[in-house]
Amino acid sequence: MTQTPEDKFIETLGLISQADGSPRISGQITAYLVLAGEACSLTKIAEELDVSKASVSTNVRLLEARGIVVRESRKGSRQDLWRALPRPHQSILSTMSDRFKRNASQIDAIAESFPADKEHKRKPVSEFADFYRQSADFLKSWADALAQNDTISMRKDASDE
Amino acid sequence: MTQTPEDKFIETLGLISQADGSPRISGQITAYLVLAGEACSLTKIAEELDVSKASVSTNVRLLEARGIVVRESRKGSRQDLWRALPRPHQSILSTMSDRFKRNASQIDAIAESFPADKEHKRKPVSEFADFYRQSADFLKSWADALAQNDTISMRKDASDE
DNA sequence: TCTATTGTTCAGTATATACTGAACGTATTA
DNA sequence: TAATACGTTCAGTATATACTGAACAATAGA
Repeated sequence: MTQTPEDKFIETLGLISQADGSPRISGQITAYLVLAGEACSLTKIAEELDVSKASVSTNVRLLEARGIVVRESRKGSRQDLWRALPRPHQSILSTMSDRFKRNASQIDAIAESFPADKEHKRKPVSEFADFYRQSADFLKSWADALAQNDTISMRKDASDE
Repeated sequence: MTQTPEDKFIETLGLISQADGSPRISGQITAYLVLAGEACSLTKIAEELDVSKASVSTNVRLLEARGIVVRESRKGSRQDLWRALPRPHQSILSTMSDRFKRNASQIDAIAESFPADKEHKRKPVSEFADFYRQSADFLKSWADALAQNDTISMRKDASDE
């Protein structure tokens, strides 16, 4: 049996996720939920992807923290249901932006710790921090711009009906 | 003996590099060369960082491929010397941009493989690809903008003399 | 209360890969 | 031709961490 496009998408996002330094499963879950188009239970996700419930549990919460999926509860059911956000991508940028900001703060602190007579060493360190801070801001503004576009296109979608 | 600011910078860039999914040593080498402010031999780098020549050899070539350091040869010497580029940061963005572009192509190919009657599945996949492509372009333009700034400030530096 | 179902935690393993040491090829000098 | 110095390659290891299985707590229904 050859791979369906769905399988291929799940596999690919898993590999991309891994290359980004995140667990492979987190990418697979994202792909699965995006394709599903509806909220799914932890058990179902685990079965469909053929991984342990434990992994799904930890990774789905990781994705929640990153704003890629949301937890839903359905009346009359004790189950947690998980749904991919409409445009999960921009959280990737936000995550990156946050990491850059942390880097900037750390490096800034180091730059300040250089003694006054080592200005020539402090300067390049300081420039490194500046780069991370500026890039963080840049990524943030790009993420916000995407969010704006989504809002507009969603309004358009609604008015299409 | 407490850590000098230099040591701290080297350690921190190493950890950041690791968090980015790159070898820790590559970040340490970058930090060392940035602080050194001059071209250094492979042997010296290995001794100063207390790691094997083998690791320095592989990682310094990785950094070269990413445009973070350059190899220099000095007349009368057979040694390779390695120097951090003036503004090594923007290559980080270029690397990211390239990766995003690869992701976009891969996902696009998958989107096209969906049969016509699964348009509702194909669409979100396609949107994923679009996101990666647009973000790649955005990162590229930001990297170019930084390069532009650097050129200007370097001209200014030169005229300051 | 007992049973069944759900999500989380945690200790242990499996795995990917960063890193090393040693061997090698090449070039330079004597 | 030795002998030394340099960079690279590669097989093997060390290590970080993703992932699992099992035990657990909490909730709901019988």
